[in-house]
Amino acid sequence: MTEATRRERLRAETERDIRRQARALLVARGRDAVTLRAIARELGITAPALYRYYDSREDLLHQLADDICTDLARELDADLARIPSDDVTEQVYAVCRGFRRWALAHPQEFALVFASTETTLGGCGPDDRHQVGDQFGRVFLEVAGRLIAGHPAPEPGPPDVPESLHADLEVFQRVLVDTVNARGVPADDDLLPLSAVYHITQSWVRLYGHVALEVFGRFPFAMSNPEPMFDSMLAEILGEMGFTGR
Amino acid sequence: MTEATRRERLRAETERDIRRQARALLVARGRDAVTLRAIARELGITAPALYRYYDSREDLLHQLADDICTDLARELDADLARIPSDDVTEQVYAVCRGFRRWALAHPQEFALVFASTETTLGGCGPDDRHQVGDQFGRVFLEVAGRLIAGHPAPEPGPPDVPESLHADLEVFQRVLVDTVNARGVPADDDLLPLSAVYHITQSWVRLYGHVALEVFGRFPFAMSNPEPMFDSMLAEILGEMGFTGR
DNA sequence: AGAATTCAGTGAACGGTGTTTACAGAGTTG
DNA sequence: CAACTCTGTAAACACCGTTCACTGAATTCT
Repeated sequence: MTEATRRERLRAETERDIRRQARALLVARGRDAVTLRAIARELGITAPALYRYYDSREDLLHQLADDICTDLARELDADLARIPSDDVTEQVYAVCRGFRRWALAHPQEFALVFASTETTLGGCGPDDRHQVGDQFGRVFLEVAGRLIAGHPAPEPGPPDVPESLHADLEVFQRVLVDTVNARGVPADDDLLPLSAVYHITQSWVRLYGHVALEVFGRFPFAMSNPEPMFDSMLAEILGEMGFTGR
Repeated sequence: MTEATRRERLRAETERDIRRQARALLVARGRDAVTLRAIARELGITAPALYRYYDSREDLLHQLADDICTDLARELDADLARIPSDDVTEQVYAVCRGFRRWALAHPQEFALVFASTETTLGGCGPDDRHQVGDQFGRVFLEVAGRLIAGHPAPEPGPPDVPESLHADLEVFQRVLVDTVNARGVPADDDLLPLSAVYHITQSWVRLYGHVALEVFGRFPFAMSNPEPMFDSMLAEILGEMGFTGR
């Protein structure tokens, strides 16, 4: 029945085990603790065996980052599924809060994926479903773009888009529109004007900024509970986009 | 003449050399390349000798982060000194742009200081001048607070400060006011109301968010030149605070 | 001045790391 | 059943942080 040969099954299983152990080490003791020898030890094999699966430790960490992205996307999608599909505002809230919750619960993973100097972070998310390419941030932005495109948002002008960004933003606009279309929701450039694309990017800046500052403890003062500030920021972001308060 | 004994002079000199080499390694090949043995090798001594200066590699990296903070603060102050002292808007621009420029020119240092999961990052900046304590972000926020306090800013209400943040914000307000006073500019709580403190924090979120995303290449699309977006964001932040465009 | 003490630096050692190499042996394929 | 593919091994190399007993110069004490 199973097309896979015995060897292929074993290999796939070992590969899953490797990544599971690597993940466990990352969570428990940070990036530096993700050691080939530690992983091998835990799996009852020897370190050089891992080279049958990954080119190097760096490669393994790279793959690990991809796994993490996929899991994060899955988690956010699950959050999304619990919201009535007509309540756009609540959907945005859910995704943003989900991102913050995930980051705070998984600081090491967050640091690896979202605050690493390694430039080589490849495409994120399940590459087969939507192969857009190379940069990240899309887990969140995809969802945001989809939601916004499905909403007849009145654009409240002011933050003029710098002309020198038009070209770049148009590329991103196309990516967003295509992504939304691929999900079945018809949309075109008119539904997602450049100013909206620009605003989405600015929202990502603020969302990421808050979450990263919280994860790394780099807010300028201690907050007994940063959540109200986060929620207030979300309300402001949504308000600027023409969504009324929850 | 010199009060210092010969041994003290040599020690201070070696300590400077150690930090200089550590810094060079960090810049050239990243945090992982800052190894005790590499530093020692470069200095013509042996690795255990470094334990006469630092408790551990972790401790050395910690001190290194402090050095970096000091340098960054010095650099921003230098930028500031070139701006006419009555042009507040331009001063804010200078500090924010200076921070971005520094981060892009020193990505490894930025990552070590501003995106590290190590919770133990102690007070930053020269601790003797202002010993506020434990968290960071102040290099920028100090300057921002000082500038804003010296400016009769009309507060444009809207972003209501969540009540649950009042207590925390008041602590930060006190720190900011004290810092400003310590610089000779008289100020009190009225000149820096809670809403302004809140807005400063939100500005830090956006400034940090943009810079970190750029340094780590985590914007959702490639920008041929991200600077216009940064400038546009600064203009918006300043506009919200009642400053007219440059 | 000479003895006592402090202390920066050494060399050897321990256990850890990534990575390469030659080699075994099971799984698969002709 | 032979030929081949591929996962795993053991040994080795060059690193790493850290500890320890030690030397010898700089300093301090008497």
